[in-house]
Amino acid sequence: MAQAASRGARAEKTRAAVLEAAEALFAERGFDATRLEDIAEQVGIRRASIVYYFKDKRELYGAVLASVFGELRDALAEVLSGDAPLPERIESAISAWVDYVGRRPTIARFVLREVADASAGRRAALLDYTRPFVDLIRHEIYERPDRARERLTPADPVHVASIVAGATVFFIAAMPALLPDAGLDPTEAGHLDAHKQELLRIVRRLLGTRGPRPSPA
Amino acid sequence: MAQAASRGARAEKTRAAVLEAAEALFAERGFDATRLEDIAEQVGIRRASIVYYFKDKRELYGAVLASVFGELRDALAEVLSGDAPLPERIESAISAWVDYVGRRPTIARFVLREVADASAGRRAALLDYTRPFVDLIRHEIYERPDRARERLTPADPVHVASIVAGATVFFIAAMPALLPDAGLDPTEAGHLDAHKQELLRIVRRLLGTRGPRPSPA
DNA sequence: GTCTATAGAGAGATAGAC
DNA sequence: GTCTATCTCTCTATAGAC
Repeated sequence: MAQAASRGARAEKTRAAVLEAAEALFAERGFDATRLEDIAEQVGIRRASIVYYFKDKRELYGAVLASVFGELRDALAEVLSGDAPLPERIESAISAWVDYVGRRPTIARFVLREVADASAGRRAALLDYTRPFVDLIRHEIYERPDRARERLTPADPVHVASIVAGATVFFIAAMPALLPDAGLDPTEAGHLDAHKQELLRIVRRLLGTRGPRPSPA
Repeated sequence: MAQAASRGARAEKTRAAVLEAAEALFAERGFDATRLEDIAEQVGIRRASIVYYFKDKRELYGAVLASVFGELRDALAEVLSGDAPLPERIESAISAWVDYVGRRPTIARFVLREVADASAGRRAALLDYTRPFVDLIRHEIYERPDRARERLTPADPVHVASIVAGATVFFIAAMPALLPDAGLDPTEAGHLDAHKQELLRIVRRLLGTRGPRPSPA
């Protein structure tokens, strides 16, 4: 906790190794199905040693989420806070998002799991990380009421978010499992870029910023 | 198991109630976090009584999946096996898919959970249900090589599946949780139809069947 | 820092009464 | 068919030695 700063190099290394192993295993199996035993084994230490760095299993899981989603939030915040016109910033954010998932694909499974677990009672941990992005899309609409009235409905940011997030995590996590014979690696640069371009085309049309308009009726 | 046919009305009713409660709880909390105790309580029986109908927890979970995904597969098989041209059948299938999710939204969470759990080792339970649909899209490409060469790449069915499946389950399961202040009910007819129309537009362009073409670079 | 040893809390499975 | 009672296993958390 408050110890991290004054720690020696060995401790830092162990701590990072625990975090890394936990990320891989929590992503693969989920919180309940992951045993601290497995994490410890992968690091090469004993289960009880984990608590020296993380108070309990839940805290370890929280630290993993903070790492995975925190880095994403930072990446998005950077492109979203620029001076460019909003549509451009949104496109940059989508591009950054796809790049990030390709670079750190465990996030796809965490998103799937967190969304599945999010319900009326339980507050979604993702909220802290997704809100800035959703807010910006919403802002785009309020700032340009002409566009809004023209084709956008209040539900549209929801569609944008669903498509961008849902399609991407599916592309990364589901396709290899559902097409086992294809030997597909969605994190490969070519596939990832095709996916990104497809998203951008869709979003341009949805936000009415560029590209062809759909024919009425 | 082989008992179901010769069972009395009371047993059938209890069995169905167990299945229904299990569907709701497994969807909401996942396999591990759901206790047989909770399922029994919701039905109004004791935990031990569940095993009279389902050998163990895993079998109960399997029965739930079979119910949820089996009914979907039947609905899709019906529209996919018709005499209409393939593009039309694909559109009908997408329409049927969205309708189904709106009618039985628990499937969205099961898809999220099963995809998250699907990995190299563990064979995805969804495979049995998704394959016919994926195969058909693939068929569409092989049958019309002109179209394929024109704009489609071999990865395209993957994009179609990612967008159709991913965006839909996100729209249903994630949006209410990520936009708690919006009070959004994605299963409401208007929102669901907007989502469906959006998917159809996207897929038409992806398959090159109808709608506007994207302007080349 | 990391270990061994153990306590303690679930939760699923099983046996058998009614 | 449904219940009570209990067994057993798994896994987390804790105590304390090195």
